[in-house]
Amino acid sequence: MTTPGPSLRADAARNRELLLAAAEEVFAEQGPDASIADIARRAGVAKGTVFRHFATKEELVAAIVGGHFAALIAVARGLLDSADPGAALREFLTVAADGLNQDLTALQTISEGDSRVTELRNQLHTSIEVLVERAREAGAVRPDLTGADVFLLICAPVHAAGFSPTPHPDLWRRYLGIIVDGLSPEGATALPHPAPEWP
Amino acid sequence: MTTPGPSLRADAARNRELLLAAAEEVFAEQGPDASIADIARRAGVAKGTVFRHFATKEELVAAIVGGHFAALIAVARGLLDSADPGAALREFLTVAADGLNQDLTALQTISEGDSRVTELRNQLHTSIEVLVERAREAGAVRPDLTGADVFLLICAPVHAAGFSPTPHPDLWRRYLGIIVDGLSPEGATALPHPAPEWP
Amino acid sequence: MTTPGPSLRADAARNRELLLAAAEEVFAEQGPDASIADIARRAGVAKGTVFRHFATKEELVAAIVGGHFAALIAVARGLLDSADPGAALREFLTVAADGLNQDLTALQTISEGDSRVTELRNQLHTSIEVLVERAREAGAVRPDLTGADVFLLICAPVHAAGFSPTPHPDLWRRYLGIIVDGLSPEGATALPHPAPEWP
Amino acid sequence: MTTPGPSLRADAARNRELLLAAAEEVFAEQGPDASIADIARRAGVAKGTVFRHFATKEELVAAIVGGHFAALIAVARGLLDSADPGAALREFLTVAADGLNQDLTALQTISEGDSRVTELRNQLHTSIEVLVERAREAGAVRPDLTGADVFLLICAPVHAAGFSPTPHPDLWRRYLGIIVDGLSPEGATALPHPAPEWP
DNA sequence: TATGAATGAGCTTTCATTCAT
DNA sequence: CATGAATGAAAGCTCATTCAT
Repeated sequence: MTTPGPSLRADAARNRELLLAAAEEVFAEQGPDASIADIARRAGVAKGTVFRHFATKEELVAAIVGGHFAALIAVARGLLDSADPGAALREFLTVAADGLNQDLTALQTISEGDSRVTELRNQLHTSIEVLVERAREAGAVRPDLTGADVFLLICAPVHAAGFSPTPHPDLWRRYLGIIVDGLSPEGATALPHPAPEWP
Repeated sequence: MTTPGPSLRADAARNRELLLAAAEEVFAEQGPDASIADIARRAGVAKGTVFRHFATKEELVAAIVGGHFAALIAVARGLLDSADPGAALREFLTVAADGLNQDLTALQTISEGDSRVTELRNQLHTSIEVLVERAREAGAVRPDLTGADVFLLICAPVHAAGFSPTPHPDLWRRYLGIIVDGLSPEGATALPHPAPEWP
Repeated sequence: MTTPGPSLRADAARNRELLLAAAEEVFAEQGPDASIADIARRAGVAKGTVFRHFATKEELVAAIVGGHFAALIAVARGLLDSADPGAALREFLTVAADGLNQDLTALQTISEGDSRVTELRNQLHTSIEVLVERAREAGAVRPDLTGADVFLLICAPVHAAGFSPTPHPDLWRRYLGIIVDGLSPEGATALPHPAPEWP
Repeated sequence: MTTPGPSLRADAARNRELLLAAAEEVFAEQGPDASIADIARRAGVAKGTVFRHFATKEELVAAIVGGHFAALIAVARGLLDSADPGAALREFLTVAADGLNQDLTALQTISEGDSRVTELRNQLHTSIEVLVERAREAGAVRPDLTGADVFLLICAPVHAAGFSPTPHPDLWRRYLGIIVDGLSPEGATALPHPAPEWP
């Protein structure tokens, strides 16, 4: 009563974080069909507790995807004033892939209907667009590159590395290197398809 | 048993193809969790018939993935004697992506344990390795590129295009273009991670 | 092939009847919240079999309620040409209550949204209306009685008897007797509320 | 414990009443499966508080049913000395139905095992028995009518009215009118089943 | 004492798989 | 051989109840 105790709330908040972390791990290991039971077990809580924090499985997935998007937005914004726009874009793609696990793509599909996720996705796209614009103006990337392209390519390195029969946690850096080279204006060939429009 | 005529066999073979085609379609539309019931319905047969041809769902998935691998092996082998090894590699990646639907990656994960799929995967890797070697020797691709790299990058364009909020069936060509540019020796930067070893 | 085998269908049809009977029993004993598992156990089938026959619990309930309504419609129609319209109405109420178990009322609420049940309910109401009209014209019932009244009173005797601390399967006949006396034109007092309109 | 002041007790008592009122409302709206969470929300307290006042859901239901029984006992006793025993019985049934919402019957089933409810039910039965006896002696009701009959018929009007597809809060008065006419000695036919014995 | 987070048993429903016909 | 009815092991989710704060 006297002290507006954050203690209970703190416990709940801690469980929420535990759950998000556990869910991310389990989804990464088992794919988007991992069961809530497994996630609860990993987090060390009961099944019911998952649903106290996330009313549906979809909501849990949306929280994960939204969290990633929010983090990426912060990264992109932090790089807006960089002196070297080309390096900034490369840094963005590196940091983005570094915080990813392979599933984000599949999870994204699940949370497609979530309006909060859509909103964040659009914000992220906008932030990336600015980053790309700067790099384009500086001649650091191919002139036909758009923000949508970069958005769609974020997961590609992690995804490609994920198929390796001999997995290595940093292998994605190799494929990011190849893609980044492909973004360079030097030796860029005409692309056979226009960039996607953003809705 | 009594009448081992070829007619029955022909029927069975036709059903098998019907089922594979139906499964590919349904998996493409609904993802790897599409139900056997849906696949049977699409193929116009009863659920039991699916299991007569493929003892488990995993076996059905393995047949699909194996089919893709076999097709890609044929493509790669057909391009071995090409006069322009660089063009041959690009052609391979284009034909490969063209025959793909986004799910192959997810399906591949499911059929990871299947020995026949593993065998085909290794054969495909070997064929690609030759293709890459030729292109490397011709100076058509970056010198640090391996067959494993190309194998892992096959699905990347389709995968990236699949995230587009405004999907277009040929958008993958754009991202294949970027990746192909990234494979070029011109302006290639050192890659921060070694290529994966093949087991 | 040659004989359009009703054998398999016969088995399924038998299971359907077994399930309806079991459901009726279990609902009567435990109320409308009886679990599908209990119903399946009573019918001697697996849980999944219930859902093969009735896609949802609501559909199962609707089948039960609809079955009762259909039976009552048949009874009402069979009594339309009776020489003694007053006796016909009494007979209808008796036969109706005889085929009832206490739950119909609660089950009816569950299946309120089912269009087939609504259709049957309306047909039943119409049939009863005719029955009541004849009886009214013959001076066998109070002149202010409507078909809707009789419809709403069908379950009353069974419901009242169901509260008895010393239950007897035929006790409802006592309360049907009282209600039937209340429907008589002799000594009927003015009713304080108009009959409900049928939608 | 330390301060056994009346303030806390008053608060607790008020919460108890709030909860009973909220529960009655919610049960009336949603049926006997309404959740404790809904009831707590309606009462404006936390879920835990419900269980502080009523150890189980069954106990809460028993309190509601018991409350109704107690109120009816008071009504019956208040009518014992009426100059017109027939009018008194009619008045009892009217007041009883007026204080009812449709659920009492379902709730009663739930609280069947509660000894306090059983005790009150028996007291109510006794009070009604006296009321009926007086009316019978005065020739105001059919000679075969018992207190048990009247007890069992209390809910019938509300129950019948509850099925109406076009609900009206006073429709029960119509069916109480019909039943009251059925209790009249005038034109009473022999009942086909004896009255239930009270245990 | 009130709170509401946590629990876990239980519910409806789905689906790969089996098997009688 | 094909069929599709039956199976039963999960899955997602709800809710009465407990208990730390």
